[in-house]
Amino acid sequence: MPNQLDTTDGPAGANRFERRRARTRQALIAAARQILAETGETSASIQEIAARADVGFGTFYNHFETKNDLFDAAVGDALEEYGQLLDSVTEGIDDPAAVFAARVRLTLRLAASHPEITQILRLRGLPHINAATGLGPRALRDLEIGKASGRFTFEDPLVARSAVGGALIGLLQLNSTRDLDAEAGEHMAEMILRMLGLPADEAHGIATRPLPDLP
Amino acid sequence: MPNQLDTTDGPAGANRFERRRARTRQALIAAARQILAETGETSASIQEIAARADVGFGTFYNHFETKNDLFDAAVGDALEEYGQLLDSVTEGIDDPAAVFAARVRLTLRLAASHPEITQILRLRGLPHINAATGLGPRALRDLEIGKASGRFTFEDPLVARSAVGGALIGLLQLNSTRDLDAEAGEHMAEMILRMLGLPADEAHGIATRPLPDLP
DNA sequence: GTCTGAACTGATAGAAGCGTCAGTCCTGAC
DNA sequence: GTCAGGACTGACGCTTCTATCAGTTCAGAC
Repeated sequence: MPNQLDTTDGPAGANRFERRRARTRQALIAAARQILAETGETSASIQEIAARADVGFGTFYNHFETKNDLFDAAVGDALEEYGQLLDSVTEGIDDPAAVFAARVRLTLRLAASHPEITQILRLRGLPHINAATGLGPRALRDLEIGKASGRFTFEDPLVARSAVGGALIGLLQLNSTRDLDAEAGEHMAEMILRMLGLPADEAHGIATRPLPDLP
Repeated sequence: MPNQLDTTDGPAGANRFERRRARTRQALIAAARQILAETGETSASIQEIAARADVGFGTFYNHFETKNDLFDAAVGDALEEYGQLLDSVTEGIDDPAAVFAARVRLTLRLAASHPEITQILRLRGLPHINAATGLGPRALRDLEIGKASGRFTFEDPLVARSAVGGALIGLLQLNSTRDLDAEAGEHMAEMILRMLGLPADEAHGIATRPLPDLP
């Protein structure tokens, strides 16, 4: 009788055991995300993390082997949410150049509406730009599309991706140290479009288009 | 008699007491730089750091209050060395666009010749781009010169600086995960020049010029 | 209602790091 | 040669964290 105990009575599949387990795991991840965003460090004790997740200390070891495992999962969780958020807002845009411009500007707006995700992106995002999961594939896909359509001009898509991603995170870094004026996102988007090969006037036009709202 | 004990008999000023003290401090910083470059972490114990610096455990507290103080000093030390290195190699170049291109390409070469500095720049450089000491002022100065001479076109020099710096560190991040071909530095330099407002053909020409050698 | 097994819990023992401090070494003054 | 003061040293007491594990709670089967 090990299997087939799904008397699924909830929306998110699986039985109540599994849902409780998933909830506990998510509570630990949420606590780790908070701590990461607040302190930028992973030095909090497991006791403290468990307490913040409102979970017993020993429970931690039911879900993760080490503290690093948890923080890795937390970063992945936050960046996946970030990627899906941007995807959903920009899915109606066809022009790859406009997609990039919108993503840059929206990321800067995210700093106000989703400070936790923004902090994690700023502090831990860089190594994930080139990763095979999460943000990496999305950015690469959009660059390839733009190049294939002749809109972008660059030699190596991997180099282009690290340049775009690094520039974006650099802007977040700047934004965390001083208040940027409202047009900073547009300026950055314009520079990134120029970097990808668009003529200056065209880059300016696209970077200043009206922007869809975040949910 | 607290002062005036300089019977300076060495090259680097000060008396032997002070030179010994400086040597010990530098040994601690060098150990911290090594550890940072090797592990990317600051979690090594003070015992371990002192052992690697070949000084007694208690000596640590003669020079630094906390482990973080030491690592901060170590990062500053490495990035200052990086800045001076690039300055010395590019000091003969007049065109600010050529200076930027050379710095980008040299930074990538530094990954082979100075792996320790490169690692620290990659792992800890981002927050220093906007700092008031070290790398920050140099980059800002060069951007302002380029803009004043009409060679660069951008709205906000701070935004431009974070974009350039972030892109460069993004490239280092990429370089740490896979072997880049020899032209990657040129491609990145070309993109950065375009980002700063140079026409595409001109950017290409400058980014492929012969490069001065590192010492 | 009773039983089964999985998840949760927190007390505890063992390990490890930190900061101190009393003592030693070294440099320069006289 | 002797002395003073600063730098260096590492053993020690204290604190903190970790990982385990025996017991408890809870959901679902019958």
